[in-house]
Amino acid sequence: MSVTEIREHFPTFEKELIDDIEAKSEIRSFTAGEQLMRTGQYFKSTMLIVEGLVKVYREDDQGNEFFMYYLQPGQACALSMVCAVKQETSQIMAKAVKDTEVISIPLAYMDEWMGKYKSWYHFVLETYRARFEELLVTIDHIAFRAMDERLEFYLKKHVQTLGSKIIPISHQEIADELNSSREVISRLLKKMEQLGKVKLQRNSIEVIHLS
Amino acid sequence: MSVTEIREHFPTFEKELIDDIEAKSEIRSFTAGEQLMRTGQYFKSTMLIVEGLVKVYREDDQGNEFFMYYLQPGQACALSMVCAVKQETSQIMAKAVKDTEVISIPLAYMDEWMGKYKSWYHFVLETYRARFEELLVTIDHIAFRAMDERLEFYLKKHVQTLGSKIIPISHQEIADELNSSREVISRLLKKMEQLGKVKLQRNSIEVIHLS
DNA sequence: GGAAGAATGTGACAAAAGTCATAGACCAGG
DNA sequence: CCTGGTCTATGACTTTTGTCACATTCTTCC
Repeated sequence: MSVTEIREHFPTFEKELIDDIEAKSEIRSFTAGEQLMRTGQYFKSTMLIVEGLVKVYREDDQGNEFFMYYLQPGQACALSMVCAVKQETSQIMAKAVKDTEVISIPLAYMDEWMGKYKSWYHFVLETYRARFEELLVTIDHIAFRAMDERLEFYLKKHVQTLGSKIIPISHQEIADELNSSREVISRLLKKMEQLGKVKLQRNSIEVIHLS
Repeated sequence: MSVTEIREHFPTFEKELIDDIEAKSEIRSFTAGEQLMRTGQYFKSTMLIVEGLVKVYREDDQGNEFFMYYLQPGQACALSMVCAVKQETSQIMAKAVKDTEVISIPLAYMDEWMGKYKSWYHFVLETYRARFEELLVTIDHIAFRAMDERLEFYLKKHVQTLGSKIIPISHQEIADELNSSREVISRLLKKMEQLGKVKLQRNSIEVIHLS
């Protein structure tokens, strides 16, 4: 991990912090599809995303998984931070969508740097704020919106994050992530296709225009 | 606000921090029913609950409100912290259920103390962690559970928090907070009464036994 | 006590979402 | 090129939830 690479994705970090990160953290790589963390796992470190793309899910006791948000380079998992500090287990699951590289920072430094580097302190708080807000938006959608709206929002978010109008995903996967059923998603997608909003292919959805 | 009173509700705080709080913060009182914060409001301070009880809601653009969690003495509003630091507005609403007293800490100190007092730093992180977890539980319920389970959970939480088996609330209010409709809540409650789980009175529900 | 207003009960119906069954389309490996 | 597996399409049906209409009961206040 080069200094330039860290600086590129975390531009607010001060020089000394970047040096510290370079000296004391460890790089970990995950291939697409691999899990970064599992439900019930203990954290001994916090992870900053440098390369790739990570999907974060909430899992319930029956094994249902529910998509919460993406993590991109320059971001960090709030839960890994908070659980790390408190030495508690998580109830979330994170999965690499693309091949992913993370900076793994041991708990001890994460703590120490909070007092030492203002930029680190602000980064951590901003991470909480951003994830917190994302959870609130998620709650808005499942509490206040019907499935058709939620589906559109889901597609919009994916287009935005993937940077491509074509989302490579099956109806079943969407149904799982929205905690619905495949038939419902298929029907809604078909309706959207008739309205010219999407074009459906096998294992992928091309988004034409969303409201 | 006396030193003893602060220490009682925030036992982890070190002596110097309590002195600092006493010297630099301000006490604010709210009567039952009053709003502590509104959607769109800017924060210039963060609030620690000393006395009373506060309900925190999420509001959407159409004015629907959705109950998220309670705040009790010894707790703080994570959003007020995070928004305070970033000088952003909130999308949440907080309402005093009982007459409530809060310690209002100006933004500047909140920041300064993070580096200065380990106990403050841990308190802030723990606040985030706790609220974050509560949001996750909330998401679990609206994503994975049907209305009957959600209603039971809602009642259970209220009994727990109020410390009383009798919840003084109307069916309409519950419906609003769960984003449902009165008839649905009435029907489910009636069913629960037939099962001997609750006893219904006008404007109050006595919880007998929940699974 | 009577009237107005709030809270609750209830039946009928509509809409949304989930389930079931079945069939066709597409793809990869032999 | 055929075969088994995955993905998608679709109609029929059930369940859950939301909506509407209206009745009833309780409370407060004059």
